[in-house]
Amino acid sequence: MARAATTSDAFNAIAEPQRREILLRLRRGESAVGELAHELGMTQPQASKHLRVLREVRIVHVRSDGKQRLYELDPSGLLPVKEWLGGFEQFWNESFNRLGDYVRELDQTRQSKESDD
Amino acid sequence: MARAATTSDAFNAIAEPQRREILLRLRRGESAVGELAHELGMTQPQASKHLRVLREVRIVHVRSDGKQRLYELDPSGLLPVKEWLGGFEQFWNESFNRLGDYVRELDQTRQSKESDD
DNA sequence: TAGACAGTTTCCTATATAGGCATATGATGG
DNA sequence: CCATCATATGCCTATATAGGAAACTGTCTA
Repeated sequence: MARAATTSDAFNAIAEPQRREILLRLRRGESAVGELAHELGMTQPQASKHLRVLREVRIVHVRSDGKQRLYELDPSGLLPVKEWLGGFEQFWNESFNRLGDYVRELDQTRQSKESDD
Repeated sequence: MARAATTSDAFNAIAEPQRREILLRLRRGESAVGELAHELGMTQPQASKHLRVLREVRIVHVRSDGKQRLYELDPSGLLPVKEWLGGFEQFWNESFNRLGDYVRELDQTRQSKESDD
């Protein structure tokens, strides 16, 4: 039907580049919406909407401070992504890759055809 | 306007749960489309379409083998995600969190106002 | 050459965006 | 209470899905 909601999980939330920018910025400490918008060159409503998404999936959380709303990173919201990705860790391991190359070589010696996209 | 294309980068590609399932399955070795579809309980065209997306962002690659098309994981396609996520590694470290609290305390003692660049 | 497999692509549709802009809500200080 | 600053939300639109079904391409074999 359509893509899953951006708020359905962290994966969808961080698919948007600007939201990733926001998170990178927040690594350096909490920030008010306007400050964030200014620093990242987006309009205030844009920042506000992106922050709403990040809030709903719990990657950030807010705190009211007078007129301002200070957003802070909540890294635990990214754990599902970290964990899913962790399953591929072995593949990025040099020695594992060498082993993999070797196995693939053997396979190709054994096979005759090859094509790809 | 609309969300970025699913094929625009790895982040968007892996936002879809079924595509993540496919990748998890491919960690255990290459697989033909039909086999994949059957194992993951999706229709064959569905699998085919998801694989196309993964192929376009280079997280998998194909090899023709007779009537079949064998899809294999290409973990390097996930590196951008791994790297982005790596920036948050420190936050998941318990001792860092305690250290961070301390540093933040110091900062607040030292600062009166906050501005930037 | 025709079938039978294995995969891919094409339509079609409902849906949820992201962006721009206007407006509403909220808190603060007269 | 009013004006103002800081955010949030509502409305509108173009766009790109994901899913289902059908049709198309490609490969092997009798």
